[in-house]
Amino acid sequence: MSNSANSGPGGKKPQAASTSNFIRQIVEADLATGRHAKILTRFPPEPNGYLHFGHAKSICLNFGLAAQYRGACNLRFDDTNPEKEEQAYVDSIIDSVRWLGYEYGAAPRYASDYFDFMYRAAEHLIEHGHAYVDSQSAEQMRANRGTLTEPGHASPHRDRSPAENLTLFREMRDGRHADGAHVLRARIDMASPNINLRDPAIYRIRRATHHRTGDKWCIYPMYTFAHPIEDAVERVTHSICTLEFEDQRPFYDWLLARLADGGVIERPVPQQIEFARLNLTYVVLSKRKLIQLVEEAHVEGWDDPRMPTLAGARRRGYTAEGFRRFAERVGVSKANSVIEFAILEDAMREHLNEVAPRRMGVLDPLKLVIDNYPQGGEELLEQPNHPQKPELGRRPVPFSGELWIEREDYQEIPEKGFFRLYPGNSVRLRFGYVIECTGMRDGVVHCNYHPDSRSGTPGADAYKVKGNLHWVSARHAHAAEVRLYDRLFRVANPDGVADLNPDSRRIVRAQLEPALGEALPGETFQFERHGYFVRDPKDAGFNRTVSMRDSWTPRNAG
RNA sequence: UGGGGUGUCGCCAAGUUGGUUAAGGCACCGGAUUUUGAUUCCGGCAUUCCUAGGUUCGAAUCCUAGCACCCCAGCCA
Repeated sequence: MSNSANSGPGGKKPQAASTSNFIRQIVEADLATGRHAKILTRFPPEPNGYLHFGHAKSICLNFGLAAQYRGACNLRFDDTNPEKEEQAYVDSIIDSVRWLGYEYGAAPRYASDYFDFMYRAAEHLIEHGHAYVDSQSAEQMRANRGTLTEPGHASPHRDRSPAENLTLFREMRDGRHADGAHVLRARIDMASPNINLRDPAIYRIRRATHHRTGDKWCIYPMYTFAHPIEDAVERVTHSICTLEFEDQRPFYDWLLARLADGGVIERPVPQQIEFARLNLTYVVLSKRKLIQLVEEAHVEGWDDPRMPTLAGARRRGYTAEGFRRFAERVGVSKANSVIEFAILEDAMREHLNEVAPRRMGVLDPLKLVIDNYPQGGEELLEQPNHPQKPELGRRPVPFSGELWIEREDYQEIPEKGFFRLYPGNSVRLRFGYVIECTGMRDGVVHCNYHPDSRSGTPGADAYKVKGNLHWVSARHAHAAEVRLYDRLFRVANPDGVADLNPDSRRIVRAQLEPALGEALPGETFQFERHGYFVRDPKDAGFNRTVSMRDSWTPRNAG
């Protein structure tokens, strides 16, 4: 409803215009030709695990297209395999999709809602000679499927009559046969160079309790058969999936054409479009590897802030908006690619920089005493919450003669280019006074301050110093645990746990400005000069989301 | 030696009805502003589009032949 006056897809100002990609082109063409008046996409996870960064790309793609072209996107659970799926996963997935900020209508859909329909569609195929019940064992089926270079061989049951097939299929449904005794297969072409067309199995007998349909069924449709039907029933226009389903598309089209011819579903039928899944440097996204991280306790669970899960991202302080920007930046194509993790980090930084209030926190405390500051004195210093956004207001920060400063901000003998604190040098305490260092004695840094240098007072700017240090009044500090997260793996293309980064988490006892004591769970801040931090939704600690860009340390760090 | 895909700057990615100097982002390198060595800003960064031929006045875009990489032989999705 908003910005309907804007021309072009994206509907934003030129600067925010989204770049073209092949899926947008298909959609635009379909809209232009009138093939579709309105598009409908879908995000179809199997509820057998937690959503990760890769799913975020898919979610942003599907829901993003719907939003951009004023269509809709369904959240649909592809729950056709009761042995692997659980309600707990659907809850967590719903939670994550919501968190990413997308709406999918009144309620999520479930493939299992269409089991009756699918069953009827199967009978339709049987009646028209397009499917048959095979009674070979799984091993026999495999042996007869042929290989990549040799054609397969027909099953001895391939020519059963429709009547016989119907009877057998109904018996399968009625529980008259053991698991694995029979399977329903599409009758296509055992010699097809595309192995997926060599009479793929479409229904199997599986006595398992389904998380939604319970024990109503003992036969379940296979993805191959179920997915196109789910799309068609919902009148999905563009069914977007990953590259590995490319070879499946001929079957997708074969099935839908027959069902449409038979009047089982309506035209136009959905179109399957494949894109390259997300790969990220320094990250593993395969389910097997993620499970291993959790089960072997290399992390503290699926929502560990180091995990590339959406649950982990939330605790890490990553934002939904950051993911959306990230998805837009990496684009969509069919080329297998590996995105540099820096792009994700930068998307998060960019968003956080805009919205995170500034605070001061000392992560590696070193005591600083201002020798000429009034004994026991203290005062409140006003600091802006955001240097570029005065509308975010200001806050008072208590100051006194005894402060915590960052250990790395002091060097007894300054290295080349170091312009922070060292004997004889002056720096400004951020939004406070200019101090001159007199040296370190007994592990405490000493200095004197210039009473007329207080920020905001007349003449304060007369002091020209290069260094600007954050600080926290020792007497007023809020001590808290802060976890400094870094990449989970130390190599760009991690293979497994052998590549784990031993320093992926550093826990420190930090001294924070008192306002941080009232941070709400999940609230995000920029700790000046350090990075972005989020108050952990689960406890009183803070998690580092991402550090600031730093053009100094990298060059000089050993 | 089957089938399906993909190859444009370090990493992504526009561009594909053939037509001036091959978008943009990230990274990187300069420089300006800056009470965050942050942000912001300005500038630099592919005579070249997997390779080799060919067609053409003109090709990343067309043709031919190669090469590289990814996916497919679950009663998983």
